Amino acid sequence: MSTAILWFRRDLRLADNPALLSALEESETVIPVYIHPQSSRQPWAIGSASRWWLHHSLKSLDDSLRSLGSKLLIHSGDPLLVLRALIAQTGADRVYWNRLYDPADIDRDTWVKKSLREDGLTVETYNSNLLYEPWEIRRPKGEPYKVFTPFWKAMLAAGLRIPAEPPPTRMPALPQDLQGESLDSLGLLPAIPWDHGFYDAWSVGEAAALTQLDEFSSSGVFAYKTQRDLPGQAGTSRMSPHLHFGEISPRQIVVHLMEHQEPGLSAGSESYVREIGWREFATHLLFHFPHTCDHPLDDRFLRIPWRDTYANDLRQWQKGQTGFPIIDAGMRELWHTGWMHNRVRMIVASLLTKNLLIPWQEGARWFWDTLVDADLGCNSMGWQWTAGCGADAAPYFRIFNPVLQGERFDPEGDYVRRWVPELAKLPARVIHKPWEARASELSACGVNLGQSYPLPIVDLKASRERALRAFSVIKNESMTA
DNA sequence: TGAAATGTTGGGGCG
DNA sequence: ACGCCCCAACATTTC
Repeated sequence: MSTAILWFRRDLRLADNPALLSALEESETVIPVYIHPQSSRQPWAIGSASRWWLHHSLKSLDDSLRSLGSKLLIHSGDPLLVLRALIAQTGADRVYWNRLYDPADIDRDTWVKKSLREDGLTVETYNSNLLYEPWEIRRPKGEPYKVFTPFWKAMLAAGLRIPAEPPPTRMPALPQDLQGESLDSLGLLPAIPWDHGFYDAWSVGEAAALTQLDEFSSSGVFAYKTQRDLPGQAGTSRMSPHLHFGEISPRQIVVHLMEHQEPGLSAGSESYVREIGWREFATHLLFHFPHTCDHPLDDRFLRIPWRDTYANDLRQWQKGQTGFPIIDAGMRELWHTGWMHNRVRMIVASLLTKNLLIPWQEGARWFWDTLVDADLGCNSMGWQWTAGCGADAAPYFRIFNPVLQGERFDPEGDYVRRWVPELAKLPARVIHKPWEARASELSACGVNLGQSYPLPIVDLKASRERALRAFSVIKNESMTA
């Protein structure tokens, strides 16, 4: 009789789960366990919004396992110690998990695998999370990619359609005496209830991920190419947190889209799958350049004279009180739902790093804590892209104007009206620049600038020029990354 | 997956 | 009719 431990981490699903399938194939008894780290002292410990998601995702996984005759054991503590205790208790002779790629995860997993193998156990790990793992896509001479387009071409050449396995139809029962901790005891949910909006915005779990994919692929995806940039429309897939926690795999997504759009993908699907490619690229980058979660990939950017006193401006940005409607709408959407439209992420990031001249790491930290889809690779790449110091980054002089971006991508002001209700009555003509509205117009709309809604915290023209001066220190130097 | 400054062109008003 | 100026509208350059 062989007993396997199946260690769930960020692969919280039953379908297309290779570690789960192997465990079932090779063992009579399978013990699914989730192990929560006891201390949150490590630098990129899971953020508050992600903890909320994790709670509900674990609950959902446990429900699914129970419906198949099993359940999810929950423990907290050092994974190696927990696994060893569980092995001693159950006589398990093998351990399975799906691989992760963040630096701290790699260090931990390497250590756990080595230690368990020295204990005499069989340890097998799998790819559940990516179309291609970071070392599978390489430049001709073996170096990692630093530019998206050739990376993407290499992925296309390797082939995107990779079969996804169906979920098991039954699971062996757990030994009777096996008792874990309760989900609630992990304390993942907030002590103060700031999560009302999260419940309205999201359905968590594997079934919800599949439903969301089904809806998106049968309607939204066809207009994705044009609609995805409009934050006032429901034009995005909203799959990111499901993908991050592994409630669904990129293989499942691609297969699903291809099966429903024979023989070729629609233009919308092409551009959506390309975004899946960006996720793979971000994982590739963080794997090969693990310092880039808090250190610029391009060393020249160490010389940027960031401001050193900015606590107040940072706080206003975080609270959505900058006086720029599209910025404040985005930051409030983030706070209320744990998510922000991608176009708006770029705009708020540009304001923070360029106009406010605040280090991109501050923005990355805030997103890390507040996003339900916070992903170390995607977050680091995104912030470095905006700041200009990353792979395939925006040139340093590319500075978004929040008024023009608002007018271009939220022309009727729908998005601003939804998230900045104190401006809702303003006509579209001025909703992205209330300081230019006539006094009579403002009072007729119930807006009292400086009182009911703040005046802009920076002058766009002057702060743009300051940013250009500050960032010009990287000119005329060779790349040292 | 910018924005602003600068350059060019061409139609229309006007002496 | 002609030259001149003005200035949108568009194109190019620069940051």
